[in-house]
Amino acid sequence: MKNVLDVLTERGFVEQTTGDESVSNLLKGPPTTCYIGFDPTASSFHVGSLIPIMALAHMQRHGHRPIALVGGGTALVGDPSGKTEMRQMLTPRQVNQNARGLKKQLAKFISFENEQAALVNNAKWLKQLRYISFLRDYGRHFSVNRMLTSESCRLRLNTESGLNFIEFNYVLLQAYDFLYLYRTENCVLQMGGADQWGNIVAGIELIRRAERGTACGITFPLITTSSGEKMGKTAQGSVWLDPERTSPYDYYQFWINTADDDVIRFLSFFTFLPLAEIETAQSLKGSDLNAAKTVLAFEATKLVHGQNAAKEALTASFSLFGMRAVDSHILPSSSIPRDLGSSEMEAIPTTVIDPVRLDTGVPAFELFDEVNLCASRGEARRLIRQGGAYVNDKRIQKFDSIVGHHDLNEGELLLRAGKKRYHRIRLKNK
RNA sequence: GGAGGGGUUCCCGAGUGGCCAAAGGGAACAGACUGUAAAUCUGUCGGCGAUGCCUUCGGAGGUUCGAAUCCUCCCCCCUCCA
Repeated sequence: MKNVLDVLTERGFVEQTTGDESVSNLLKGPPTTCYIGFDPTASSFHVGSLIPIMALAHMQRHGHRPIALVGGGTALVGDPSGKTEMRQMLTPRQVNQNARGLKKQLAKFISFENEQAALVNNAKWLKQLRYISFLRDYGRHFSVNRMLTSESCRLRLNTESGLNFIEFNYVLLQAYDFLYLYRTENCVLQMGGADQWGNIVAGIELIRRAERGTACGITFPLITTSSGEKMGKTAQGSVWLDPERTSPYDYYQFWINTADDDVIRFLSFFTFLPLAEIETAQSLKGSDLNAAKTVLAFEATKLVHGQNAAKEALTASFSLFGMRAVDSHILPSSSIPRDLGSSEMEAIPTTVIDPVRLDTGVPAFELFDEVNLCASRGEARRLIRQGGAYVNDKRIQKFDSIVGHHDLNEGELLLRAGKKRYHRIRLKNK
């Protein structure tokens, strides 16, 4: 029978392990406890954190116990790994607030009931450390020579801003985290991004030296899009899991816009659909691939926002871009609605305005600016001049075109900027 | 503390008194082509009810008809020395 490591490997989650065999043996045995650290730098995850989150979810699905560690203590220090600049420091209050937001989102992927998973904050134990005793008990296990040669240090040593002492100590703290969880939770596996390798190994060594214990680690590859970009960034900024920051509709759209070459990979990373089905979808070519993208977008949205919100996003998307029902033999395990009736537009971003304004008419560029389809009026004018602005799918011809009551379509206006960005305008009821 | 180098529009980076809202590249956006993909080509890319006006070149003053460019003070970063 397949153990989690097999599953994770098949799905592409594994970059490196501290010995495939030992990790495999560990994971096919009785339930183990594993952990991944997350930065509490924001109150919401973004798409870039989905890989570790999905990994924890896979762990739990295979009977293991995941721990999500929020780095409340380490955020006060700043991890230099993979960064070329020092990180901003957070106040404990911000960290707590952020941790609450993160837990809420994690709960969609893993169950915290009955201690099946845990969320811990390393501030709890790191803040209690005393400098002298920490140096005596743990500092002596670390070789500075060794630390200096680590990838993350070397990177920073060669930059202009260098590496300050606080950051240099980061690895000790993360190693201590692992040791602490090993002692208190019997946690024997740490996972993390490829840039965490050094930190993870340091923890394993500390456990060996301080406790003569054995622990292991897995790192995930850094996920980039096929065009080499870091995953999860768009022009508008990060794609967040928080519906307040990125609406389910926009979230869905983000996944729909996945590049062809990424679809299969992303299906295995960001959905729980069986790998066998995903492999079948690989044979889809050309525009047929859009069916697979639809499923990807639906499933990814469902995981974060639930079946209903995903369905709303799907129908809104269909109504704007055209209906393309997904054939039932494509990714059959998906709960995507295959046969949609009349479409609802609820999920489209909407602004309500006072109908009085239409009496005299409103310049189109003003509306585009107002609903944030454009960043300024000047930009809206340019958009219109370039033929990229539409009202109810009719291109606006004149740059000073006025929108009035005669433009209403069933009491609504549908603005569109470019090919993909829509915004709906409704009238306030009197 | 001493000596030197540097801070330019989203990013990189040119510009060393008027021709500078500031070259070039990247990113981004729009159009064409497409499949809500990629690539390509074309155009746009500080703000403004706009042949003009306003704000921008680390900050504050000053010289000048005119300053990103010159002077003074301050802040920040880097390198070497102590």
